[in-house]
Amino acid sequence: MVKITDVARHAGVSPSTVSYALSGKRPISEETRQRIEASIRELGYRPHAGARALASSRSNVLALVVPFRSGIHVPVVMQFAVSVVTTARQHDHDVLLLTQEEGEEGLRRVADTALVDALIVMDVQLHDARLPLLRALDRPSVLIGFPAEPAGLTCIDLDFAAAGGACVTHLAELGHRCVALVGSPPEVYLRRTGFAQRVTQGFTAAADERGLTSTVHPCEATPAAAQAMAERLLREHPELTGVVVHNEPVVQPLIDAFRRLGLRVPEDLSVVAICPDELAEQAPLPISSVAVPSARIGARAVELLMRKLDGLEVPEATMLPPWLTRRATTAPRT
Amino acid sequence: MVKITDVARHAGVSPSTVSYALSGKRPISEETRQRIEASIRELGYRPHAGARALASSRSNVLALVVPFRSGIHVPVVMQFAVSVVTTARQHDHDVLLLTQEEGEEGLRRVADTALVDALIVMDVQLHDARLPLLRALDRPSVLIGFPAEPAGLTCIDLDFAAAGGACVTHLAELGHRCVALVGSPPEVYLRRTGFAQRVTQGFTAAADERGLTSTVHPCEATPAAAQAMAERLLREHPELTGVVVHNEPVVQPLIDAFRRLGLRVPEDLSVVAICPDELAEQAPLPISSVAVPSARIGARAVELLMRKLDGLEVPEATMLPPWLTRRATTAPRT
DNA sequence: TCTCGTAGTCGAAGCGATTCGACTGGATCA
DNA sequence: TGATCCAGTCGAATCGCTTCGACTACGAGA
Repeated sequence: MVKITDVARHAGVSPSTVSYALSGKRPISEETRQRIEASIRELGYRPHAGARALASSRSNVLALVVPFRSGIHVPVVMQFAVSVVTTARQHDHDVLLLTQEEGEEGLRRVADTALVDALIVMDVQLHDARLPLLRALDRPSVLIGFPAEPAGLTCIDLDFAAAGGACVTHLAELGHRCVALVGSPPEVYLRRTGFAQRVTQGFTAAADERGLTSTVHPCEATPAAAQAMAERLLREHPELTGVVVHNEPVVQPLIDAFRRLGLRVPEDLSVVAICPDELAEQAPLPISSVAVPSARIGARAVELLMRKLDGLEVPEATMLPPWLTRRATTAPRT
Repeated sequence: MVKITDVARHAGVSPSTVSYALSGKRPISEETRQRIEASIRELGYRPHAGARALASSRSNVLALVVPFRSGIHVPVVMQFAVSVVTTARQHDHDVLLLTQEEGEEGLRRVADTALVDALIVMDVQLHDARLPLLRALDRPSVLIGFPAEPAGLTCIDLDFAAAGGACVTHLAELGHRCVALVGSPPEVYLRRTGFAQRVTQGFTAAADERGLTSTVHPCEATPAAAQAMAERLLREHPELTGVVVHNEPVVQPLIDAFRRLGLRVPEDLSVVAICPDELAEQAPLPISSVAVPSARIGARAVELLMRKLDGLEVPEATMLPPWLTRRATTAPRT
């Protein structure tokens, strides 16, 4: 293994000079820097991560805690993870993958052993057991999703309330008067996950404000449940002409089910989803939707963390505004 | 931060004794060990990961390189990643997440900086550009998937050829005489990814051996492509009564398409998939399938790596035998 | 002319663990 | 009874890098 002293000798300088040339923490003459860089290239030098971490008390590694349980759309998680890794690399950091299962002990472990400099936690519950720990930890963290009491934490997410509202507004502007929200599976509500409730709030508030009739229905993430839901909606709400779906796996099955029941989409029934753009675009009939911008959230989360690591102030709450794209599943009420 | 010298002082022993008590590399009297453990608990000591890595030249971190591009079923990747993390934790290791994008440079970086002790590489191509590097690296690795020339590497995967064969055998035993394989998207074949070709080989060989008529059709991973494929198959192969599908997103759409074309499944047409069990089980009509056991492969990959890290010999090739579960989409030919 | 600040560099002291060799005091064996 | 071995412990060296304080030389300001 080639080490910093080898480089130093080869370049005719001291090890500390090499270190400073690399980090830029002290001025080094252009000429010396050139010589050092040449030596590094020639010898193929790579600083030892452990040694660096020990000496600088910075590991340049971020922890990413991913959820893995029912009611969570896997591709969204994956896309998020990839964007975190990509963005972290742009800031010269790596990403350690932790599962939700490891729980608080896992967080404490990677923080206390100085294995990571900072943490990103996904799928935060309204009353998440990890919150006190995250507040107490000596390492910065960013949460994806908003707990009930976000004070003292840094949180980021799509503004789900506004997203729910945007869907209603879109339908209302198309003339619809009776709308329904098909939401996440019941267990997601039971876990009291923030985003599910926020969508509901935004949806209901917007509907009330505009004087629309509205109902809310949690729904299992299976085609069978979608079919049942479609039948029930038509039976219980004959007036229904607009549906908002916030449950990725069910979007397409639900549309299919309505069709099977004799309704034309969008002529008889308009459907708006809250889902990733790819899903909406790739559907047989492209779906009008509010994007769930996982990649952007991931990138932003990393940037917030970097700023915190640099000792800068960051906003406690970052809500990304919803962006609705009208595609082929919504039309004026006839 | 509490360090090993603090523990040593508190327990009335030397730092090295604490270290040996922790690692078990030298005998420590029961009584002393107790005392040390008590001190550790009381002080809340956690060994510093960087210091440990520096002194022992072991980081206890594995690299996991995940693919993220078209034609790859995301939930499979995710499930795999989670099982790798879980198994690694059982062996006291953590997992660093890398994306395919980082390429060879990324692998070299984490290996040369001693950030990781070993690597797991997914989605290996037949002539993967990373193979020479992996062979040359001073760190052990395990590949998921088989390249054309696996000598000198450790590879593991489902035995896809046998899986393709098992599907044909199953159909043949039910009396089917004309079968088709609906495979991965064309780009997967173009990339010359091993598993796609192996399924084809196993499928064709088994069909030939049993004297069945067989055809092979790559297929885009969209419902529209599934519909077109179903139409084409019926048009070109009126005799067709058995279909093998190796393309997760298309399984259900294809079955739906056949139904729309007036065929009953399984009465008129039997369908077997090669896909994760969850997908097969959760379908409206549970699908007969050969499981893609991502979780088991992930766990096994980690175990192989651990053995290599311990300096033990491991087999160069590990092929998990296919396991076919008959569910509701296959029936005897009528 | 004398200070003073600054660019550029060096040497040495850590950072917090692991590990190797050496030491001690019984128990074992001939 | 002396030689030998082993369990149990300690001290010191080491891992490879960062960083702090010091030093030199030089130009600017007074």
